[in-house]
Amino acid sequence: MRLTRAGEYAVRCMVYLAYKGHGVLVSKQEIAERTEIPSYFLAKIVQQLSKARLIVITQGPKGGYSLLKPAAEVSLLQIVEVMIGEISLNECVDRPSSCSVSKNCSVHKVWEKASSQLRETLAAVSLAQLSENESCIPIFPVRVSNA
Amino acid sequence: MRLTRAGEYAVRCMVYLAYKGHGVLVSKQEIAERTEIPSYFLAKIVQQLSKARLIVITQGPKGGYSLLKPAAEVSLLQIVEVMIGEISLNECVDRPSSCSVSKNCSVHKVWEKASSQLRETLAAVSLAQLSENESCIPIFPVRVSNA
DNA sequence: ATAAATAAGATATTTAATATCTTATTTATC
DNA sequence: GATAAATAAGATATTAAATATCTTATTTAT
Ligand code: SF4
Ligand code: SF4
Repeated sequence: MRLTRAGEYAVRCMVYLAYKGHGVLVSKQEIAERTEIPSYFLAKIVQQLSKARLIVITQGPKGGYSLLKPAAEVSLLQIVEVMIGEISLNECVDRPSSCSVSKNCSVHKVWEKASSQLRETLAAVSLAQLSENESCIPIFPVRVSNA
Repeated sequence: MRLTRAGEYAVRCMVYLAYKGHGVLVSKQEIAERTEIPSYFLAKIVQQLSKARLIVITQGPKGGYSLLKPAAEVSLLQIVEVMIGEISLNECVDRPSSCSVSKNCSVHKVWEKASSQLRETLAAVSLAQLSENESCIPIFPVRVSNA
């Protein structure tokens, strides 16, 4: 009952892009280093973010990634659900047919309520909010080179 | 970001015991059949519930399981957390040291809030509530024998 | 003493998540 | 147009967790 690494990484990547500014092109290498995401894994993640129309990918030299929409219009929920699908805290919430008693189950109702409550909480947070306070964004210290 | 089967089964088992009544001894077979839990898996689950002092196990012929505490004093959260540990929706919530920026991370705060909100929601539901309405408890129809 | 029940530990099996590799494509620059 | 620098996309390992099952031991009513 925990966010996957892929979900966590997607959020970091988006917050970093928002921090760099709307429409600003940032290279994969820079993102991978500053947010501590394995470079190859980041490549997989941005493909999904791109398909979901949250970012734009530019190929070729000087290529990289940038936000497609203003950060105020993207919620934390959207980012997370691109990576892990619609949040449901029990299988019967998104697939009621998976359990034959779901129509009359008191526990089912609790998981439904808890799931929507969680989704609302995440939907209420925008990417803009997450990146507006310079001192409080998930960007990692630059590594000192060993050279 | 979803409850495990073990967690789901533990809840079913506890609700069934509450439905049968406080202190009433119920056999493993009966529970496994009526709540559709694989019998061997149920054995593993009750061991944990017993260690957590939520149920009492009686060995020998006529053995089985029964609630240790009144159903009103057991919350859904307790049952779930016996099986999956304390709920935290991101690794950095229960292990802040796992991420070097957790002290100043806006995203971290959201996951902390969401996690405690979820825990509160589940803590507010008692086993008694879940089993009080006869028509609305997760007990599966008896299977018709093929004999 | 017997047999019916669960206990406890070990072992498969399955699934999902994570990470990496390889080949292909795009595009700025010369 | 050729080259090289970047990402795209699909394939493949690797790892870890969850799920399920098996085996042997223990308990206890009869
Ligand atoms: S018993 Fe209730 S809570 Fe459990 S899976 Fe079925 S509908 Fe969902
Ligand atoms: S970047 Fe923030 S949200 Fe992500 S793991 Fe670190 S502290 Fe948690």
